[in-house]
Amino acid sequence: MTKKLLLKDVAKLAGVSEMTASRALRGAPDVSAKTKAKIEEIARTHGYVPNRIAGSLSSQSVNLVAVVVPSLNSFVFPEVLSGISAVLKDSPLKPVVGVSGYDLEEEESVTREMLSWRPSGLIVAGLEHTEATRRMLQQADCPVVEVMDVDGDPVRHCVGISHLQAGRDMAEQILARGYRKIGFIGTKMPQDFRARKRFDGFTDGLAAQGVTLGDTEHYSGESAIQTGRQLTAQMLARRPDLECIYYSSDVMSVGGLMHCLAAGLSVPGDIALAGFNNLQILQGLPLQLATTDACRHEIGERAAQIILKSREPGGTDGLVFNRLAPAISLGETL
Amino acid sequence: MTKKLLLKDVAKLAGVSEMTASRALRGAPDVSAKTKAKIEEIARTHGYVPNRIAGSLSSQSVNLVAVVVPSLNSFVFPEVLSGISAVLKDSPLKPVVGVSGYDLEEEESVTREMLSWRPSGLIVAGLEHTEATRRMLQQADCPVVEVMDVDGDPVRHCVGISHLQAGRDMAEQILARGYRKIGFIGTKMPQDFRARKRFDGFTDGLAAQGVTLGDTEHYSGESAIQTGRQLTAQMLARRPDLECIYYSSDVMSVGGLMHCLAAGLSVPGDIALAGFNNLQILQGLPLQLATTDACRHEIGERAAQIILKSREPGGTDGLVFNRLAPAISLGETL
DNA sequence: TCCGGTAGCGATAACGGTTGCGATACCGAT
DNA sequence: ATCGGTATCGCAACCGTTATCGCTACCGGA
Repeated sequence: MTKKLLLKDVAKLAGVSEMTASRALRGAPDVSAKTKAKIEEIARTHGYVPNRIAGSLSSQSVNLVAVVVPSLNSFVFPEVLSGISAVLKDSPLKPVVGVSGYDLEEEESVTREMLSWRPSGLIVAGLEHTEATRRMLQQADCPVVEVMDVDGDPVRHCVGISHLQAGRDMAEQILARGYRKIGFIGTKMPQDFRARKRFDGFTDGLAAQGVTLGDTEHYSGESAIQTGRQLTAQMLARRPDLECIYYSSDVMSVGGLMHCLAAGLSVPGDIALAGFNNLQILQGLPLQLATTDACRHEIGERAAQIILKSREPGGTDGLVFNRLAPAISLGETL
Repeated sequence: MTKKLLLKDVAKLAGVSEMTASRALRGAPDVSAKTKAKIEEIARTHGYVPNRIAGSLSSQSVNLVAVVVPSLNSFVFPEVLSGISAVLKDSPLKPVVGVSGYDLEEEESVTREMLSWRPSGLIVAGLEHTEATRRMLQQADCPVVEVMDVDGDPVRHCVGISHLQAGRDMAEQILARGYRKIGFIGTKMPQDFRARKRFDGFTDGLAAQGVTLGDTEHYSGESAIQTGRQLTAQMLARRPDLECIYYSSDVMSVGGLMHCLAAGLSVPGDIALAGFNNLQILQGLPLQLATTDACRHEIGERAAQIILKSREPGGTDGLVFNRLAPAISLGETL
């Protein structure tokens, strides 16, 4: 850990000015191939790492895209991220993630933190924010995309699916298959607005055909297979007559399936199951669980594309509102 | 999106100097409560977001901890992250993640990118790096912690478990239970050094008692339940006489279990299964799968603590080398 | 030979804050 | 009234890099 190496040191060693060194290392024009090679050689052997703080301050540009998501454990946001990364792959932009923990206050502070780095773009999950957050999103001098959800009032750009509709559609499918005694298991609502919307859409869809939920269970904390299994067991103990359970997440419906396996219940003969997200963990299970694809990867891709496009010279046109169509896959459990 | 608001604007509006405004907003001393309140009020109503680029350049301090991990999809690193976050929670430091995609070249560039922001600390997964990366880690003027693994030659601090030992231990447990015809299913080795070490330790442990692997299967790409299921099916078709399969990840062993369920095989009667990581998805399955806990959360915590400690005035003492003891849980599948 | 054009390079001034100190105001004690 | 001390605030320098513009060679064409 020698004393820190600055651009001026590299320049001195190469016998050129700071400017030339700077240009050479950035691949900017106006440097002869020979000097460039020499400077690069020196920088490499001495282990020079440019100070991007200074660079960004000077150039007034930060090649980062801030991404604010509620959680990284939930299996769902990493896939949105991978969509973002894929699109940003061959651009100078890099994603930086912040985690809000399904907490709007925390989201506000994370967003403020992110924006204080003056990123080239901001992608944030959800349409529900504190007033202060909304103000920040409005005033941010970079493109802002709210993702995942379209049921609400986006501040700027928006890419997502309608969770209300997803809930309604699933209700329709379930009713169409003749189930009438239906249960719901989902997260404590204030935490997860999109789960809440699916729930509302679902009860709506049932109500449209005169059906009401037979039983409902809310849990707090992250979704887990274990939780799904336990709550399913409890619900079926309470209401052995239920014919179908809709879960707010695939993670939970997998737990439900596990309970049925363990309890020797036939699916969907004794009890039908449906979840949401179309997570990868559904692949390889004994039964293909019914679910709705949440278009996670595509949402990430589109959001990143919006950011990229708005950096192009002519790309400053209107706001994007992108409502994707989630596909239900019935699997073998309905 | 009005024209950008600078500190000087806030100061002007409050009728004070830039300096006073800066101090007020940072909570620094030497500002009267009244002026501070006024400045904060103005900043809030006008939606001022400080420019941390400028602030960091000036103060020569960046309250970020860079974390470089191979992947976020693999279920394992998010938990390391949560350990890090938990410890950093009530400190000014914030974690920033970079993803290397199990690729040392990519890791090098991500690390360079991270270090170019002059973070307060760097946490990187694994002990294997390119020469250039090692040089960067050595020269970085911030604490550096290599995590997950202790089998190798750390550049600076190190917190992890011995994957060699984990493999050996599992071999012992399996042999102790009388299994002799043993298969292994794991990732393509060059990608994942720790999986490789577990494999080596495992074969070592078998060899110590004169046993050699009955069959081996390597896959590329991310681990998935589906993959585990398919490869298990293939392996058991090839070698119906196998008594036990060791997987390089729980995700894969879950797939194995799913195959057995579907094929009507009794576990561990017909075939015993063991994985690695002690992932949360093991909870709630029909059977408790055998596994080794990788201490992911604790590794994250300890790494973060090292970073924190080295920021304290007197905390500049020696290098930390922290070898955690992973616990095997036999579950019901051995 | 002279001139205009261009490639290659360097000096200087930002970029938007913060550190370090000096300045001012205000207080009670003498 | 004077003084020392403290609380509050401002000025100027600086953080490390890049944008801007100017300067010098050097080249080919007239």
